[in-house]
Amino acid sequence: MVQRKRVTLRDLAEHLNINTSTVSRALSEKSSEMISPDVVKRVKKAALEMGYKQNAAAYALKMGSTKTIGMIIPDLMNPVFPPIIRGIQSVLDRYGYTAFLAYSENNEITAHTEVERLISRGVDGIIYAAAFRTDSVVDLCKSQGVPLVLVNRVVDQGDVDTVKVDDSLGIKMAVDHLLELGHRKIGFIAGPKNISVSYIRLRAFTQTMAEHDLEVEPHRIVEAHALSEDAGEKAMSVFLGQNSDATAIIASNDLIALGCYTALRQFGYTCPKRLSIVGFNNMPYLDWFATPLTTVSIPHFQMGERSAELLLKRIKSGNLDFNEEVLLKPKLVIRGSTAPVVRRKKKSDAS
Amino acid sequence: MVQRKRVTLRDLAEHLNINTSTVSRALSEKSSEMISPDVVKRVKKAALEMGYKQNAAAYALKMGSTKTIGMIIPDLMNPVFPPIIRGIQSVLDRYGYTAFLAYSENNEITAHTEVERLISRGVDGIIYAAAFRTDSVVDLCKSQGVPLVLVNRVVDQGDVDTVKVDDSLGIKMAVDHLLELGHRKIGFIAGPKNISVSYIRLRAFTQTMAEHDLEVEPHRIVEAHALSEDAGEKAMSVFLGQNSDATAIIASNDLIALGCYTALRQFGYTCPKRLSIVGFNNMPYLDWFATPLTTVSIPHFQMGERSAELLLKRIKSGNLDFNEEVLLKPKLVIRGSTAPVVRRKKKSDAS
DNA sequence: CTGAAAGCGCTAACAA
DNA sequence: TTGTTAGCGCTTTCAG
Repeated sequence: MVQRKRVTLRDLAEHLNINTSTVSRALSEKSSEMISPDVVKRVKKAALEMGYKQNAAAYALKMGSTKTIGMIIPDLMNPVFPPIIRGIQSVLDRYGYTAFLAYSENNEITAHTEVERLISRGVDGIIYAAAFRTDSVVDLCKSQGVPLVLVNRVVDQGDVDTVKVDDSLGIKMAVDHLLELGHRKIGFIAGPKNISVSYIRLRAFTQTMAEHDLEVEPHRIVEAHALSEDAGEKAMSVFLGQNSDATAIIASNDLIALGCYTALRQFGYTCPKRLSIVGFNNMPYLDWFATPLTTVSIPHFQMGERSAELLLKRIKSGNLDFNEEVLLKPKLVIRGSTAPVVRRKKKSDAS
Repeated sequence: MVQRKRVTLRDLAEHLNINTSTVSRALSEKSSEMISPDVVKRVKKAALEMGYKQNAAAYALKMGSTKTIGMIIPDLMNPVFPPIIRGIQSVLDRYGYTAFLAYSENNEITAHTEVERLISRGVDGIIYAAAFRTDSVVDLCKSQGVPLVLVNRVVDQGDVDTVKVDDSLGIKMAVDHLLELGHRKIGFIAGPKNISVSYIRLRAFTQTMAEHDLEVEPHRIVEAHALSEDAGEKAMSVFLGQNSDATAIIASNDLIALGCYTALRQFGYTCPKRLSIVGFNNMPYLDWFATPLTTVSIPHFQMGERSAELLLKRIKSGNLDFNEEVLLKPKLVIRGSTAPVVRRKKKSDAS
């Protein structure tokens, strides 16, 4: 039963005593109509029986299209990416495309290398969810003529197809929520500023505060060295050391917010009693948490879908001189980590 | 700057006025030594300058190896799979292999179809983390001569390379833990019995109980229709309806355990006060939960690594008539969802 | 409606 | 050490 060699078109042709080109045409949706129905039926039957599977490498070599695309994300462990990936694949599947998955590990060099590997694999396009504010990957794809779509990260260069959420709006909703709860002394735990979302969210924070005539003093803003739990914890420790009077903070993403929880506990504070926290992303399972995190929810799955649609459209058109921007709306999810500010009369709850 | 056509070996050869085969050899690690060092240097320089990237399709067609493998998992949303995938890729990367990711959605037909697609893509092997107890994918791979490794699921057929954890040991540790806490009336929320882990874990449960002379009555065992939160909730509702006196349950996996939390709350009960719960898998973020789940931890990342190593070994050897079984050890992680049994004197805590 | 033949880009056996 | 050539499996133009 073990057949080490795969069945080819020629095997089928010889078996049926017809030409390989006839077999090819009979099996192809778009050219089977130029073959007599009878032959088509016989070919399809034989193909099934003999277990014929098209050789993708040969097809790719001949046609110049592999029907594959590459996805690059920072890190699969960050729970926001699985739904994005599924969104991408759900539309890819409908068009017979398959995706390679690669990781930037939040490192531009790594990302560049991975993109080169993907190009060598002959991907028809790339979805890049890990771009830095200035990113050599953009130029690389341009110079190689490979369609590129950015997801949830933008690039200073401009001229790139992009699918993103309105981060500024998300932050505005978070700030407004805290203001309504009576908070005025609000801090921000930012992400690395070479990452576009970090930069944009921080800028939106200061802008929104300014619109409410609330000046943000520099010590109210601390930059974490990564968009991770660990980095969030370190940054929040610094923040608490110099902001004993703050009553709320916004974190650049959920993982940083979790780090803030940890730092808060180390200082003997509780959330939301002593300090309210808002995250960004709405990662899974937050509802189960001891302190369920209030956060800005973004449509992960839909982002994936839209980016795949955009990429396929670009691949089909072959026109790379044009670019498009898809903007999705975020939503505030209010949970237990935010509460009305309490006017502390005596010594507070710092037990 | 936009070069729609990629640079080929021939472009390089013509540019340097030498033969394509010379260029090929100069660029290949294993045959560059039969070319004069001077030429090698010139070729490499030109390749870099002109942005040459090997055409993977042509290589695959010529060599009969795509240097890709396929991974099939039930569902990316289940948080146990990301670390397994990363483990697989960490070893694949070292050998220049790339992976396709596909989903069975816990459906054997879907799995079969996806495997066919992967084979058509020419994958050199397949890692299958979604097998059912009897599974046509195994025969498919055998008949097509495609190396296959099973991860965390086994198959009744036998004769397949497998990487798994000692589920029976894990369940035994869970039972022992509950017994030590004084529980005797212990229930089990099983997964679908056509999935091997569900079957094995349930069997291990009844066996371990029997070894302690504790007979398990049938109504103490309820089968969820899937290894999911939702299915767990439904099953637990049934269980609670017919087991008002049980003091502890073991769930077939963490997601089912979460569903049990929900059902428990709907019945007005609390965990662990009224009922202790143990899960299986140790998914991420459990420490943050309002009721942190006691669970059996399995080495996800390592499972991925081992399965990739096994698959590459099998690909290299070309010998499919031999099979191996890697068995990994689980570990019990005790958290807040389990507590000593309390002798209820009056009306309990059913508030 | 079907066949013959070329060629996608690469590697390797064979020649020189 | 380098060149010549064939061919991997497929699609498609050009003939018939």
